Amino acid sequence: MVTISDIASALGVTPSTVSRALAGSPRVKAETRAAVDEMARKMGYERNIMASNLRKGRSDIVGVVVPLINREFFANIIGGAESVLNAAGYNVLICQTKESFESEVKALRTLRNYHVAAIMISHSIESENGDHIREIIGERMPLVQFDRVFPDLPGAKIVGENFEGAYKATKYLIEQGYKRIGTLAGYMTCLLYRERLEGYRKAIEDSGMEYDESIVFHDTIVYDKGRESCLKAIDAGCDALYSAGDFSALGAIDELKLHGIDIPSRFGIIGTANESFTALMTPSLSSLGQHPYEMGQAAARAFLEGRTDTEVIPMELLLRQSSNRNNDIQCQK
Amino acid sequence: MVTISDIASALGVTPSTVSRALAGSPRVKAETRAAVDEMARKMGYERNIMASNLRKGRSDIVGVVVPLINREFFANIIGGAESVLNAAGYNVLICQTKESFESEVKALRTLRNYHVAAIMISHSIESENGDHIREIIGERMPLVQFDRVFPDLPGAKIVGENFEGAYKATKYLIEQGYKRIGTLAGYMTCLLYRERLEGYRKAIEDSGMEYDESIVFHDTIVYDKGRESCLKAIDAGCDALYSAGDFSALGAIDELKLHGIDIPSRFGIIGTANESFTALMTPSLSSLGQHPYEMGQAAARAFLEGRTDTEVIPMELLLRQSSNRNNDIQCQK
DNA sequence: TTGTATGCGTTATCAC
DNA sequence: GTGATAACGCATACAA
Repeated sequence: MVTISDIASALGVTPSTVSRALAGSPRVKAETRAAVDEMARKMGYERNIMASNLRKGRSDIVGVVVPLINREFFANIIGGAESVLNAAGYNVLICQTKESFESEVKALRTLRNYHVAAIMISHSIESENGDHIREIIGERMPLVQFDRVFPDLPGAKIVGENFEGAYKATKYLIEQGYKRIGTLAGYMTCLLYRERLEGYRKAIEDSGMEYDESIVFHDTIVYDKGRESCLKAIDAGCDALYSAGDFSALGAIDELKLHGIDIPSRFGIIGTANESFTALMTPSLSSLGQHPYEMGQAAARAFLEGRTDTEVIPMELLLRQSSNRNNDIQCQK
Repeated sequence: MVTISDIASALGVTPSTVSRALAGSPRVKAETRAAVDEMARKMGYERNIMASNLRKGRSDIVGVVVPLINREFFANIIGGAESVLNAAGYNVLICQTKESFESEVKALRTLRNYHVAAIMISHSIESENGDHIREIIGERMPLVQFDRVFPDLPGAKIVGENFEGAYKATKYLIEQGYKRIGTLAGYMTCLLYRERLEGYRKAIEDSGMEYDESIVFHDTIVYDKGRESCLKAIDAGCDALYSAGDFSALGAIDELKLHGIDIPSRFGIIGTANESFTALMTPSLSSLGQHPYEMGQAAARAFLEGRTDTEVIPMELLLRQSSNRNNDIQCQK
């Protein structure tokens, strides 16, 4: 374990000089810096990050808190954030809350205790507001929220174009001639699901159709709930669904298959998030793409640049078989 | 920012006592400990992990290094490891190498500099041996390898039952009556792919068929390579493939569809890893299941228990449509 | 441009 | 059972 003192004594200078040299301070002679760098390399020196962080009162870790890590959407967000943060000299500490409020509090406490450089978070379903976040991380630690955000919290936010996206998707189903379009609306504790529901509603109303709460299904973003709600939708006479998530749409499709209802001729469906399985299944599932990698990059940049605004990442309607009743559009992968 | 000194002065004792009390030392009066605990809670004290780690010379972080985070397989391994490690008071720092040797070296250096409690790693494709791992982390830091392992490195290893799995899969294709079975064998730099190839080979030879290197395709575990190799396999007269990965099998299936070759009546295929898309596609893809969550748990436990043995996690042949020529087995999800 | 002195918050080793 | 003291390795304010 070689320290700056070792280098210093080997070179006949003081640890301060070595510290400055290694930090690239301009207040050190080029010649000295060269000698220090060389000696450090020769002796195999590596900075003790814990000591450095303790002294500086902050760390080079950025904490990323997500509900689930084994969702492509979140995995790709992390990948995007990591690419930008690593390039800037930061390391990423990932915590998954598994949608539990308690886990989220625990994760935030841990990150706070590390004095991480910033916290990037997409809150769990169980979190109904951001009080715990504000309370735990205080005022000084940068906060970036992405995807699932609490608008009243300070700091940067990276969000999807939820209202517009849901509007586009619903509108498309209407244009394809579906007559009674329900929605798997998701958790109303999350702003983004409320926004998607509003987009759906606007599209319905703009088309002169009636907004009917009996075919708006909540808490339905997982597979099983998708099946259940789809059954109810069938009973309610629906012939199409906009789903605020892909997994619930998947469940719905399986339920429709079970009932021998053909997709898309008798029933249309569009999901959200563009998980890669949507392109592989039969029928392939149309979906609102979210660009998670870019969201992750944007979140990281917002932190690095000290921004505190809200950035909106476009959502893209990817048309595949499940919504394409008239076969008038080339299906895409 | 409340410290042990703050608690100490509030209570009229010394920081030493507070430290001991909070650490649950038996050398402190129960009464004192209770007072300390209460005051700590009341003042909102949280241990400064960086200071603690610096003093103790180690950290409560376990570093997990994987090739890719947005692969369900690895995401689930991380999930499994995290569940066990969090329960034991550790935090997980995740690094992805994106299959790059250079990134792997960088990640290992970072983790070493944090003096992490242990490193768990599945090496990148570009890493041909474990010299860099041994060199960077030294002798004292616990090392657990999983899935892709270098057998000559010390420490625990958690591996799949690769030989037996590939044997079972290939055997099954033979029993289904396929006559010329090739393999998408993967990267020979990885032991696990070599083992799978050996399992394939044994199954072929045990059945009195000839092992034919011209239908053994290497470097084929990604989608595009799967397509390419499948084309060659078709030209070589194959009527079945065992693929050492699911993504290459997916590519192969798309290539077969393109050529109008029916699966499974004219061509059989089995993948490996049981990525969830395999159950969703049409035809659904039979696959060798890997139990990644359990692998992650096993890796974490190996570290916690200080074991250094090799643990083999069973692989399970999940039969779906793609291999089921005779329709004699109920397809499973 | 470099050296001196100090402290980040905690824990471990002594004493008492 | 508790207190005093030192040290973990580094970074900075200040002095020179």
